[in-house]
Amino acid sequence: MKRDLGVGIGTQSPIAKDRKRELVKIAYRLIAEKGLEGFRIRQVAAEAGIDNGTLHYHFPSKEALIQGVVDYLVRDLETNRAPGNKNGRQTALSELRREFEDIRLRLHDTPEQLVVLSELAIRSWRDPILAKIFRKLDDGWYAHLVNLLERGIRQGLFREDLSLQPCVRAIMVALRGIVYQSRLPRRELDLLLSQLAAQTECWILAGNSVRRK
Amino acid sequence: MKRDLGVGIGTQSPIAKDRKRELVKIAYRLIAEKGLEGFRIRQVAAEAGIDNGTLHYHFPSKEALIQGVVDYLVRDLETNRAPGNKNGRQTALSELRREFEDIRLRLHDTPEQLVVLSELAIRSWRDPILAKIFRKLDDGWYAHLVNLLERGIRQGLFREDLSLQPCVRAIMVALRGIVYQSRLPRRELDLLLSQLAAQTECWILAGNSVRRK
Amino acid sequence: MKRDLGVGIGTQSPIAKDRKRELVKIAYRLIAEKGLEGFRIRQVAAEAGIDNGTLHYHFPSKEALIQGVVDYLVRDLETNRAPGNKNGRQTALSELRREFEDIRLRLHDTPEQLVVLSELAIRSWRDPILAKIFRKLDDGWYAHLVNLLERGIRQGLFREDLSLQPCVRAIMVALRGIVYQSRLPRRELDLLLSQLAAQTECWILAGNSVRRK
Amino acid sequence: MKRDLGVGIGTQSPIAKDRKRELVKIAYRLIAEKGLEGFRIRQVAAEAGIDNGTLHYHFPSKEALIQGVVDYLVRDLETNRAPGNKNGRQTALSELRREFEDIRLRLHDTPEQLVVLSELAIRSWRDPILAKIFRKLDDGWYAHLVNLLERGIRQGLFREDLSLQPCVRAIMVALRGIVYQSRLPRRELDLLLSQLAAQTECWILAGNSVRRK
DNA sequence: CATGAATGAGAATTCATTCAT
DNA sequence: TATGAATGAATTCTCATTCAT
Repeated sequence: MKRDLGVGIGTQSPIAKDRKRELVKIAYRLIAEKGLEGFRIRQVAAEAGIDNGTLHYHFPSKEALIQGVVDYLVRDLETNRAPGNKNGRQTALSELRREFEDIRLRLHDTPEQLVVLSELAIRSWRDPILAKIFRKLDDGWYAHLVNLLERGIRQGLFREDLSLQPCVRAIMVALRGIVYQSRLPRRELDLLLSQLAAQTECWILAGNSVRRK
Repeated sequence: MKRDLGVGIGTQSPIAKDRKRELVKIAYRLIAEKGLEGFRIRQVAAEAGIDNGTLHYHFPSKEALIQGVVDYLVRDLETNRAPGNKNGRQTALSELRREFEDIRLRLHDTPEQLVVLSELAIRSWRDPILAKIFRKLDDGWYAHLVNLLERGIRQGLFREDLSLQPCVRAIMVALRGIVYQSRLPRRELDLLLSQLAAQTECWILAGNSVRRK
Repeated sequence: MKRDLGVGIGTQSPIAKDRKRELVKIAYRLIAEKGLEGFRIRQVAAEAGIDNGTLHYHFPSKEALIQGVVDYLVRDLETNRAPGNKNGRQTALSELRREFEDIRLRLHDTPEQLVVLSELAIRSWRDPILAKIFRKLDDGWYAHLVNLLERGIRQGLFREDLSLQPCVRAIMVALRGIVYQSRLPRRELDLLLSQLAAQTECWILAGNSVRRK
Repeated sequence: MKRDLGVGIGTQSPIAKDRKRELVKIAYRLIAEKGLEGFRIRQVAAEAGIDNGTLHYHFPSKEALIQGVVDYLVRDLETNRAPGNKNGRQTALSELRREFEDIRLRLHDTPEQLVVLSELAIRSWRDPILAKIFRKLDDGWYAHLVNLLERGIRQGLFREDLSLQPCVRAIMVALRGIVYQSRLPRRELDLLLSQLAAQTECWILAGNSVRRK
């Protein structure tokens, strides 16, 4: 029914797109503040200075708005995993360290992101669509880390006999455990992260042979 | 479901106590099923076969009922940490293994417990009272693990130069990371757990010296 | 879940039943006044002097309330067709006359009933559940008239060669046509009704033979 | 659907007129489908492939659009009553038969027309403007039938002692009753119509004398 | 202890309408 | 003419809570 005049790049005017982005950002913040329990679209509209009904013009339902938040979050999480990351050639080791550093930065700078992530992660246990999205996200992270380790091995940095799958899973578990850690003082948190990073490196770096019991 | 007409003694009759426990259990299950977002006291009342007004006799408010669930959960988590655990003397190592095994069993047998735990953990970021409870819980766990490692060192099982604090934090992070792992197939999960356990042991067992980079 | 103590006749307390009946009556009147288009449950609540939410306690949804109105209407229409009608032995002819008189009275005394009937009849074109109810109602009326004519024939009052089916249909059509007649002045309406009644009798009474062209 | 760029002359360009007609047709169909209750102008706009704001350019309000539908319907009903109906001289009898046949065709071919008619007829009980229109429509029909019967009498086809007013009213009642009949199977409907037509003719044809009781 | 009826604030959503471009 | 964005009042419905019995 909507006629596309073949000119526009997308189907939405830039004005509407900006509005939508703005609303998503507010929703994002409010979910972080109040949780999905306690998240009210009226408040989103109020903070955007628009009418309650106008919000429904852009997002037909509350769920649609939440989905917008999901998309926003996913996009953000994925961009950070972009190859090379615009800072030229990196060793696998420095990239691995960046993984830990990345979590640290997020915890410092955008803790609300991780709060929203947690909220949605829990929701994904009940919401199949969200579950699928999170699975994909996880798989992407997994593949990224496997690739990273493989490169490290090829570069001669990491142990040749490293079994990739369990190692990657362990790294993911560690980082996830950090995220869901109940708030620690910053000092302790940084210390913990560096320890975990060190421990991980100690596990995978070439030259270390770990004796299994 | 049927109430017997026994006469209560004390400030709260045993009947009322049973009713409360029953309601808490139902609430517990419903929070696991629907999340705090989606948790409705009317449904608790309905499933208990009582009137919604009657529920308010036992728990004056929704928050009070949730608090009941929190207490129930905390009690359950703490009892499992009871020293010796009624099965006599154990080595620190076997106790450490039990920590991992415990998580495994919970994930298999009572995953809803961990769901509720997650729900409440997120809530604790916003709810100071809950935050305090969780901090206490965490501190208890922390103290328990520190004690465990100290015993292990005293028993000559664990490395003498083990720095307790980071090590305990790392174990907690690992176990927490497991819990918040998005559902994995059982096989993979078990494998992951055993790998993490092995890795941990390899870190702390006497006779292993880990070279730091 | 609701426990029935085996004592009550129904499952509802008389208070609730009265309230429901009261609400249905108000809804009935308002549908007659404003049509289904324009019918608002808030107004029902307001006119009953109760809160908007209280209405939802008795009728979980707008549709449930409308269904209540349907039941009320159907019951009313059916009771008037009760056999014998408490005024002793009647000839089939007098009963037939009563059919016309009944419509006349309804048009005079409770025109809103016919308005609501019309509203719902139109709705039944789109609503299968309502359609079923109306079909049943129609079938009941049809059976009643067939029975009436048969008795008349047995009593020797009506023509023996009367073909029942088309005759009954014709009577129904006439009465229905009257109901849906756009408002006529009372005099004209009464005249029309008596003419139709006379015409009908002339058709079916014994001793009249109608020549078909 | 595609609008051509022709230039309009007069107060309203033919393009705009076409657009209006198109919108009315869609509105007409949607009222038949969903009823006035359930009729939404946004849906009209959507089905016309235009914006909801644009619709307001053509019809300043919802009521205006409905009025457009009324006009459309009235015009259609009236054209069918045009004298002679372009097929030359007809006897009054054949014209009378055509009245019944007309209803039959409408019920078969354009039942939605009768649905809309019903919707609006009910509305006319509450809407004075609509009431006036329907009264005029009815009066037109009435006059038409009176004229028809008079011609029949003059032609010697119909009984001389026919009292026009009640007879015409009866015919109208019958036809209206047919329209509001809850859907019957086609066979039964056709049978019913022919029986009613026969019965009517039997009443009014010269040579039949009906004995009043 | 228990109930059913009532409450009322507030939730999401709908929809005709307006207006600048 | 046409559009898209915005409006705001109104609507149904939800739900924790209260209270007389």
